[in-house]
Amino acid sequence: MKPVSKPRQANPETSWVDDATLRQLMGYHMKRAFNVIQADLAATLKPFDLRMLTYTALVLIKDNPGLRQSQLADAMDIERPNLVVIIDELERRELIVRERVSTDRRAYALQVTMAGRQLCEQAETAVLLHENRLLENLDEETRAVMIAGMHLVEKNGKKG
Amino acid sequence: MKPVSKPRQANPETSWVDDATLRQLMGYHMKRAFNVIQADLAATLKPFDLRMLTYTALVLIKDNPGLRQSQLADAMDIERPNLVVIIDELERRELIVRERVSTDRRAYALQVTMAGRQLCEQAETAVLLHENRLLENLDEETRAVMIAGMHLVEKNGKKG
DNA sequence: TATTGTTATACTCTATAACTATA
DNA sequence: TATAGTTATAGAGTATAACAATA
Repeated sequence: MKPVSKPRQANPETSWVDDATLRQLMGYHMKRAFNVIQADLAATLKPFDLRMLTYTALVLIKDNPGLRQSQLADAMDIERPNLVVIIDELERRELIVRERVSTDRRAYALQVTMAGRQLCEQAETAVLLHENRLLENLDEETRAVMIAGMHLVEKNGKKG
Repeated sequence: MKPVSKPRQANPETSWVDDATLRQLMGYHMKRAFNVIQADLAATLKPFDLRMLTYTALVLIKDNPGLRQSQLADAMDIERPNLVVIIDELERRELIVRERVSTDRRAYALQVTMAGRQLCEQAETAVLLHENRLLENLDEETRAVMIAGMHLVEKNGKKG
């Protein structure tokens, strides 16, 4: 919890908010950190007219040519209906294309276009700078511990 | 990235999605872990008819009698307008009361009611169980490293 | 019958501008 | 003029049910 200044007329000794109950909770800290990351990433991606979700989808399509929408939704951990508008937007901007799969005409194979690849690579560079700035004083081992911990949390949550 | 099974007709050797580009990003892992925590906490709080935000507000009011709405919004890292509906809901359910401050008639001093305190304490017990379950195989040191790291991220994001 | 992508819908969270009443 | 709380509003993320086309 960040110390919060009380109104000027209040006692200076009590110029903070007691969050002892919440401070124990990983989710409390993670929410605050994630909000910061989310806001900073949004600002980073704004020049490319991308958001976290459209960026994530674009990267995964670029790195996995021919990916199906259902696979992508699964990988991004979102529901299929929510992916549709994301894919719509990327296709409308001609950053990706939907190609019908001849062997399964229900599915689409997703591919980046040349423009999509270029934009994606430019955005990737900006995102790495954003990441390095936010993690500036975290050494590699700390980052690794955090990531491993988050994987465990994810696993614990999904087995229950 | 969780391995994702490709369509049954696909090559089993390629039954996963390559996320090498995203795997480097703390925000990517944090989003996934936080989504799990958020969903699990929502389920935990559902019997009490609370959400993460209403629970957080209730706890902070209980632990800080007389708190002002502006202080609470600041502590919760949300905008004042967004707090209003949260306070409205808690007040309508008679879990808290708004009391006018005699020395500053613009402000409200927030207080929990008896019912609010009882519900809050019951919810706290459930939340601790939820937390222990999600962090089951994370030792104390790992938790501390993660929390310290998230604080640094929060600080880095807010100084820029 | 089951699956892929889709539409429609609803709820939540977040963010900003502008208002009121007090200070 | 500044601040506390409020209203209105808009954008974004998430979740579910139900549908058409295809397997």
